[in-house]
Amino acid sequence: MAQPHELRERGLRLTPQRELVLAAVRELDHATPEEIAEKVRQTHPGINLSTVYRNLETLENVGLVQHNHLGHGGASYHASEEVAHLHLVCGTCGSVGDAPIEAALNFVNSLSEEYGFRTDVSHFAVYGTCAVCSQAELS
Amino acid sequence: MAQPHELRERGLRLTPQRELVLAAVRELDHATPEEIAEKVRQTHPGINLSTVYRNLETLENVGLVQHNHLGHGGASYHASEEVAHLHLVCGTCGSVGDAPIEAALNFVNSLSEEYGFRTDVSHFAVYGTCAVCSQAELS
DNA sequence: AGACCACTTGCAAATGATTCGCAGATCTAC
DNA sequence: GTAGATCTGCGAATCATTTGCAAGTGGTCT
Ligand SMILES: [Mn+2]
Ligand SMILES: [Mn+2]
Ligand SMILES: [Zn+2]
Ligand SMILES: [Zn+2]
Repeated sequence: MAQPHELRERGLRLTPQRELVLAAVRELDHATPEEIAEKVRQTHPGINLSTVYRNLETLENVGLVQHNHLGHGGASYHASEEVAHLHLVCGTCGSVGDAPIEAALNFVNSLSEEYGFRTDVSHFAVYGTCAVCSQAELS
Repeated sequence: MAQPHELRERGLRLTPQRELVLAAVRELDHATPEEIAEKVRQTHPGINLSTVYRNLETLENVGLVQHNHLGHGGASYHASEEVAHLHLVCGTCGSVGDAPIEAALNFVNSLSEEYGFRTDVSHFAVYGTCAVCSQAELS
């Protein structure tokens, strides 16, 4: 009768913490575990950071969220339903620009054809130097 | 008169530790700081891990070595003179395959043209699923 | 060769991020 | 409602990397 909750129908228990973490990931867009915890605590101060970590892992296991790497370490999380896009990270100024995944389509296809490798282009950022910093380099 | 040592000519002091770290990076090919320390200690047991970290940073600052990211965290180091290549990391089995940077040439060029972004394709690994694991998925 | 001093090193402690152990709380299925 | 599996908070552990500091060393200038 009752429509199954999206967490329950994936075999997960429905706890307030879990729902809050998922909601925070959806609102924030590629946020770190720390940022997600902070967001959740704005309305529910008691939630422990390790609970956030554990739930991120759980949610990732059932495919509701995914992580990627935008900087030199750590991971950021985003909702799976979010439209995938490339992250252009500038090693000089640290800016993070977006680009459509289509920009990598040929690249992905050629890796697939030549190596049988199925690429997830948005798991790691695309690293380099942004237009602004490239300009500035011509000092 | 004396031919300047490669470290000295970059304004660095020539210490045994520094030379050893550089030599280890050259021999190992994308190794972690820990692996580099281990290598160095095979012949010089006294060398401290923090000395390795500090020298890797120093060597990177003068352009003799570079780091990249092959896994979900941490960094690996390689010598700058090494031929750049792509790393195809499989998220399923963890294998790391190589591919020539040329495979990314069109991709890099299009990011340059459309966004003015100069891409360093080998800083982050290319993440995805290798041919073997892709096969296996058709269970 | 000797002296000076800035740069390096080893060591121990600090840090920051993530994980773990466990006892008590809470979900769900019955 | 009860029972058992799962989850949470909390503190401690772990792991990677960084830092402070006192002692050691390399390069330069007599
Ligand atoms: Mn990096
Ligand atoms: Mn990852
Ligand atoms: Zn920039
Ligand atoms: Zn694989």
